[in-house]
Amino acid sequence: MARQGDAQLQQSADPLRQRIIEAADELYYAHGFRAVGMDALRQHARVSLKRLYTVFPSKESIVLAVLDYRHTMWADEIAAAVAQEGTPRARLLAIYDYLAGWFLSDSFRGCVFINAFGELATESPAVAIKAADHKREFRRFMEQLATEAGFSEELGDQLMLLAEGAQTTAAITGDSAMALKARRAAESLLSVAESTRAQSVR
Amino acid sequence: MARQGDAQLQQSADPLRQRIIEAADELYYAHGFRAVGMDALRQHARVSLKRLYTVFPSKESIVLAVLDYRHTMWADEIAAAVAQEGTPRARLLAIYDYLAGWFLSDSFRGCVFINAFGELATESPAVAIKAADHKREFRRFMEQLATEAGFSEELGDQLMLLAEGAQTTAAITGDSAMALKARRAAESLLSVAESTRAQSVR
DNA sequence: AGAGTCGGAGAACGTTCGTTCTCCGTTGTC
DNA sequence: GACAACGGAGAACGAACGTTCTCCGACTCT
Repeated sequence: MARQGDAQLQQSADPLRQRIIEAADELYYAHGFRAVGMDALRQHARVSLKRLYTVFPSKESIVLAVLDYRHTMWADEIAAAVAQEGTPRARLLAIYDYLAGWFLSDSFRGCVFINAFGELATESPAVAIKAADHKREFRRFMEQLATEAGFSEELGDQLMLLAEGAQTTAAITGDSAMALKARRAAESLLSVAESTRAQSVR
Repeated sequence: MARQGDAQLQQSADPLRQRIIEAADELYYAHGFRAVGMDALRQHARVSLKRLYTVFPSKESIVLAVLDYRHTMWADEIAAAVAQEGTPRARLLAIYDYLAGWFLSDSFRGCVFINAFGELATESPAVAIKAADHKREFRRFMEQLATEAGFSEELGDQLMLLAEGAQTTAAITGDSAMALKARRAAESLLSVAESTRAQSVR
């Protein structure tokens, strides 16, 4: 019927669900997960508690939805950053320029998956899994970028480690220049990889 | 008495305080800070709540004491790891072998300062400051190691980023091989630094 | 117009938190 | 042996948590 059809339409796009996720993302990322209660979330998302619990069955499900949201946002944005670079070298270094922009944003407070892992992983296995999946996929992404450019998977791992280190260090010390330092380190690793590749090709 | 003498030998200053700190360290590190209540800490440290509050005025003060404890432990251990290496190159790489051993321990769950920052920094400025101080001191340590070996401070920063990235990645994915990957990346950066140093010297 | 559904505001519930307090047995001292 | 001081176990406190429920006004559909 019409009502059922409306409900299905609403669910597929579901602006309410999205509004809750984005509000939760802001609050959880800014203050930590346990520090933000359902009432603060209700207020920030401008939703009644009743509606909130019709969309999500529990706080943990909201946390997991926020992690999903951040994961796809991150994946899309770094893919876009890489896509607009032409040379293999520039594509491998694009991540550090993306990080540089991120570090400068006011709300930057490190990687939400690292924060969630530290705070919730022991008590919520689902959070631990999502964090591990996210990091594994990023690692896989860098490895593919490396092999597509004719380098070893290992180089991708190394560039991933630099990006991870830059995120935590920039967050805690507030020094956004860490992105540039990681980039220069990556350039050095690339030059080493290029010379060994030249040797092995010959 | 003999018992008192033993206690003093074991712990020069305040064995009760030390016992509380170590119990808190174990629980907070394993489960997160907010997840561990004072009652769980009381139980694990085998101290009554009353005595606990005579030693520390609040939970936050215990958290800060734990961070101090971890900081000096970390500083002492990496200094010892570096000290037993002879060549400048080995001294710069010693950190990654230290990390490899740490990653293999059952209780390893990443850097407690990163975890504390993510969970508590917004609500407790003192925690944010301690985390930043810790990371700054580690950075300074690596920079000094680099300059003592005749390299640039920048190289120390780069090696620091690799160590930080290895910590978080190993914690979340459970892959302790990250220490070795970071080490090999560091070796590449060292070889680049050695060649440019040779150029500049000449 | 009237019956029935929906959702908003927020009270209520049971639990847990950090912190304080009460009771009471054990000490050391004169 | 009397007594003050200490400390252990855990009750008590107010606040805040996640979650559910109550009330009630505003809609929809015939």
